[in-house]
Amino acid sequence: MDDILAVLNPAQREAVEAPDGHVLVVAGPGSGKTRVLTHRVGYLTERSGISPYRIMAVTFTNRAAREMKERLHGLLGYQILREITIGTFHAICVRILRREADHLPYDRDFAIYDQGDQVSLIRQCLRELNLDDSDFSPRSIQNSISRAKSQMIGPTEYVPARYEHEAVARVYRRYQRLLLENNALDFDDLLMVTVQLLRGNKEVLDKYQRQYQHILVDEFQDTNVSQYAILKLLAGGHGNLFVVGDEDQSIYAWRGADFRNVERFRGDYKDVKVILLEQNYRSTQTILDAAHNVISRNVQRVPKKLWTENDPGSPVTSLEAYDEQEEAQYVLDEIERLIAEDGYSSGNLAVMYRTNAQSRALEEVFVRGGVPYKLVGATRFYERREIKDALAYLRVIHNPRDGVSLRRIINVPRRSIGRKTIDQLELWAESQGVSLFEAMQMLRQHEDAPVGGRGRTSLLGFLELLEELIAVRRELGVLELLDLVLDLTGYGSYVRDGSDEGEERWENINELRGVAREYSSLPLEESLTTFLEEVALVSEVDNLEEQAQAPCLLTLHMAKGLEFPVVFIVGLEEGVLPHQRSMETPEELEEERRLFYVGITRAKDRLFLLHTFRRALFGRDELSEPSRFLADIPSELLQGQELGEPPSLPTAASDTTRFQDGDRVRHPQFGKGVVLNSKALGDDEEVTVIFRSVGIKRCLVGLAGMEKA
DNA sequence: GTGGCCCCCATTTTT
DNA sequence: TGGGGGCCAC
Repeated sequence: MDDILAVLNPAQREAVEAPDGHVLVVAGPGSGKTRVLTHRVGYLTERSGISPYRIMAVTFTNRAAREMKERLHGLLGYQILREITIGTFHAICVRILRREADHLPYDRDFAIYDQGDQVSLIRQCLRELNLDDSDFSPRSIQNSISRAKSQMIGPTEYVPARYEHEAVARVYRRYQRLLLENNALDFDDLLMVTVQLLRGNKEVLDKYQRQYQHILVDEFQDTNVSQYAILKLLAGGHGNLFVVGDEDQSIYAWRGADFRNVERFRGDYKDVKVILLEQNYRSTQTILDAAHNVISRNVQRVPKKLWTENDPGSPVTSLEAYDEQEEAQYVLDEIERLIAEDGYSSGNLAVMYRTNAQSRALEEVFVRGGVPYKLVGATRFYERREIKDALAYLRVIHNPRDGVSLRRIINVPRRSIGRKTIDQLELWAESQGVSLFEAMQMLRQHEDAPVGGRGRTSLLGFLELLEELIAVRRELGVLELLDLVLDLTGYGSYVRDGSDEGEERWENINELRGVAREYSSLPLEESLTTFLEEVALVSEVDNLEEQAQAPCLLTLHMAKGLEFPVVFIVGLEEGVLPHQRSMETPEELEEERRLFYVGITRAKDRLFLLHTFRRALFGRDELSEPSRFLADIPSELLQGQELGEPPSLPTAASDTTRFQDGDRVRHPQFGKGVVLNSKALGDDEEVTVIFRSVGIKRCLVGLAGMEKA
């Protein structure tokens, strides 16, 4: 144990050895917070003699949970992992909810609805309420409901803030009822219902309070109201709540995360011990200085400053490219140079951007250059159609009341159950107050049901198939069950239709089979439940191998928690970062700034910041202005220039004009611009120029005194 | 019931 | 500029 403590710096050690009670560790990027968390567990078990069974460690991502398990394994051995509870909020809540299902209106096999499922269900609500989904976007209703739930505002408490939210209130009530009928919980329910359970059942609460004597929380700034409520409830008895977080890295406010929880935490308990981890082990001093200058402009933060014993390192490179193609080309050239000359391996490099759409230009250039890359999280595996379909079959088998999944596959592959038949069945099910599946079963006895002749036969055939699969679900492992589904339902051959696309989709199914295989060692009873649960709660970054052997392309959001020796951040322009839609309020702007800060602090030794002169946006060419955040970095930390000549464009270049399409110019009044067009006019020359300051202008070269820039 | 066309839209997405 | 979803026509 002394060895374990010896590797810590004084602040880390103070955190690890903090006495019982409420502890807030403010941990800047690269300050070793995972180390503090794992060593704290070691300290509690080895030094204080706490049983690992009494410890809960909560993270936000499965990746963080896995990393923590690996580190604990290395530090304390395998045995501890069998007893300690480590997982995401959602995973831990699911476990509690399944175990306590008797206290809930849901049964143990409940489904977990992701955002796509939620939107489907909301569409259904809108239909049933005769609301037009063109007036009310299902997506935005989903968002409103999600927000309400993350603050534990239930359907009956929901008060529409504005007139437009009137519909949300009506949908919310129905939506929540339908979830119950479907025996399903959405992501937000996993938290909200857990709060309700713990609040409503003294014995249940006591049980978990007694079990979990020590609760440790990672990324505390990302908790929302209901997550914080869960923590307060669970720690209510003993008060041993150890949270680690950094307000400066809060980038999920738009999803309900509320970093003011950090302040609340300090206010809610009198005994909070606050420890600052300011020594950074990741980046060069130059990178940290740049980061500091950016983040310190934020008003809503507790002042702190990272320092490091690392070398000052190279200056940050900042430059302007002509457009996004040139920007991408620069990145690629530089990447090749870094590999060839500076000894970096391709997996050391990352390119980050604000929006996924920005990956396109990069990808095109990489593909053209024949350079492999890893695009993180663009089309997510579990959102692929074939994967959702295959899973929908398994979900219906697992929980036949899951109407969203049933509807998804009822006619996939085609089995002559058309729109009309489904509508009839849906209406009838509703009038009988039963689920779709039950309605199908009732069709057998009810000759008079208002469900069409041919459709009826098809439905009964499909029902038999499902019942057959349900009957064997506890006798087969997930893989066998999946294979049986693919075979009996014809979905396998439906996907493999001979086309290339079909082959690709089959490959994806095969990948899913590979995942299913991993669950084969579990007892058959739990195999399907566990599989569906984990598959519902994974994300894309979870599968990002630590060292991919190719440069990573990823959004700034996805970069959180990662680090790379070399980082490129592209598109540092007003409207892109900060994003156009996040410039309205100071709060949004501060979050954009934090996002930039997160990006900067991912870099270990080299950082490149790029912006363009003009950028194609939605097919339109727009002049871009350098991001205001760039101006926050003192010039002595920067090196760089505008890139050389703009790419020569394949236009009819005339020798009679001095200026040509694509030339950069400087106008005494309008400043910098790029020539769009030029033609001789008398003994002068008329040029059309797009200026950064004023947009497109036509002027005479001689008269204006324009110069090549 | 299905396929094709047209129109609309366009951040970020730990679970 | 490109993709996805809804509607209309066969």
